[in-house]
Amino acid sequence: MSAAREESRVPGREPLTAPVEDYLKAIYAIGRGSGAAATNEIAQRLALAPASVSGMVRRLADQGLLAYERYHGVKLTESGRRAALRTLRRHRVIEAYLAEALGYPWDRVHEEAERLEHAASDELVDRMAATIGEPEVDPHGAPIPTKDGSVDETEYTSLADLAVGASGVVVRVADEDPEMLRYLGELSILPGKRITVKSRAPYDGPITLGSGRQEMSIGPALASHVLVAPLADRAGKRG
Amino acid sequence: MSAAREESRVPGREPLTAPVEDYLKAIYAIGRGSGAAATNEIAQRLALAPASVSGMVRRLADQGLLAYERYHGVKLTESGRRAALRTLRRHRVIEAYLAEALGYPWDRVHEEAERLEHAASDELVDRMAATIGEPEVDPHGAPIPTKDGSVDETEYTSLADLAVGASGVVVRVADEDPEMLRYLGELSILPGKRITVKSRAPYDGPITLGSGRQEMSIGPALASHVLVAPLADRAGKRG
DNA sequence: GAAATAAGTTAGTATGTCCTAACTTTTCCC
DNA sequence: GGGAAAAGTTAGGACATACTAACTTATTTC
Ligand SMILES: [Mn+2]
Ligand SMILES: [Mn+2]
Ligand SMILES: [Mn+2]
Ligand SMILES: [Mn+2]
Repeated sequence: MSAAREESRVPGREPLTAPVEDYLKAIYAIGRGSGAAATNEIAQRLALAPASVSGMVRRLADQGLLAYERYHGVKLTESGRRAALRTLRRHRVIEAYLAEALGYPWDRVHEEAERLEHAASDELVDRMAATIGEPEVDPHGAPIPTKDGSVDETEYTSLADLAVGASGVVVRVADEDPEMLRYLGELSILPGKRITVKSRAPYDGPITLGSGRQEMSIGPALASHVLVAPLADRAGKRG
Repeated sequence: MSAAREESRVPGREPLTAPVEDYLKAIYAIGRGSGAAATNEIAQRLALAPASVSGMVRRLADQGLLAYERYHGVKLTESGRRAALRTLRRHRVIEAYLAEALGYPWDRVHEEAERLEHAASDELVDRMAATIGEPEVDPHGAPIPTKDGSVDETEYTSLADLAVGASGVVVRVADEDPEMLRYLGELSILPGKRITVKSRAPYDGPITLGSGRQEMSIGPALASHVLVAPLADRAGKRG
């Protein structure tokens, strides 16, 4: 009864399910660039029990989407990476479209895109992208992978790692926590904004920032979710 | 282990799954107005085995979404009807939006909407509707249910039932078969078009139509998928 | 109204995804 | 390097959805 089905399982042309796409995205995000993703880390990102991840990860490895060595985490294969980037492109184009064309506030696009990314066809995503002028980043500043599967993987410094006295332009903020996004919006810490670190209190204390004539103070947890492109300035980076 | 889950199953506030929403839509479409939907008919519409329908239908009845009498078909309950109309609204708003805002051709909106209807939030659907000016019909002329769950349930005559000599305005065409839609488009048999039945060959033969100075001939199978609002004219209806 | 046919159901199975509990392997630390 | 802690896996089960095969009920036809 499963012979025919087995046969049709050529290499990998069946559409992936929503959970599978989410696993691949999570694994990509964790091991961005190269590193292996740990079971527990995947579980935490997806809010699943580690045991569930063990099971799924084995199936994904069987399908050739990732390389799995028991007890030692997983890495995307080329095919898995392609699938992850395809979903990531969908997600980010959708976010950009919702914000641009439908007036969605930036703190609510993520949740919507998290579901739509699995239902939208390539054609829809391409039309969305075309309609809003082929954006290169989503509303949170994350780069949108191209159709052929390339992305800008530049690693930026977080505001928590910028030295006192240094300046940077905000390029990207974490996009999953709506409340955080609303707060950043209030502070107008938005992609494109130029910010200078004025001071940093010891023992993970508040970081004082200047932006234009505005001054404000945020905690390191928040600062670590704001990525900046450092500007050549009077100071360097701190470890 | 399942006590907590059982408990939270109050009456009906958990989101419905995609298959469930599709069942409800199918049952609504079959028994529109009142009639009961037969197992086989549901199975055929959803391209499932009848046995699968028997199983699902029992579960939906347990959830209070439909009234089921073994061997005698099902009817939507009030709660089931509400859910069906909610999905139908989503489907049609999405179709309208895709056509209007993204330039989708009318033969491809249905398939896309069939998936998106399960992933889009109410907010998204409402924003789409607002953006294109709260349309009352989808690209195929089907009425869009309102947010509070009312729809125009007028039953129209099909072109196959219009008497020779009678005229009507096309109000709606069947939306599932892309090839048929493309053909109707070529003939420009579109919602809003005024059409007169010129002649009808016996034994289910071709029906000759006139529209403006154009004349054309279609089979009864196709004609039955075109609904018209008859115009008071020189002829009535044929049985 | 009984046989034939159609319609519908049940039984048993499969697949995908998830869970908890119990176990195993790896890593950390003295 | 050996034991504790952390990380990860397996075992066993639940649930939703689908299927085929075999059976039952309803409808049609003579
Ligand atoms: Mn998702
Ligand atoms: Mn984003
Ligand atoms: Mn659907
Ligand atoms: Mn339609």
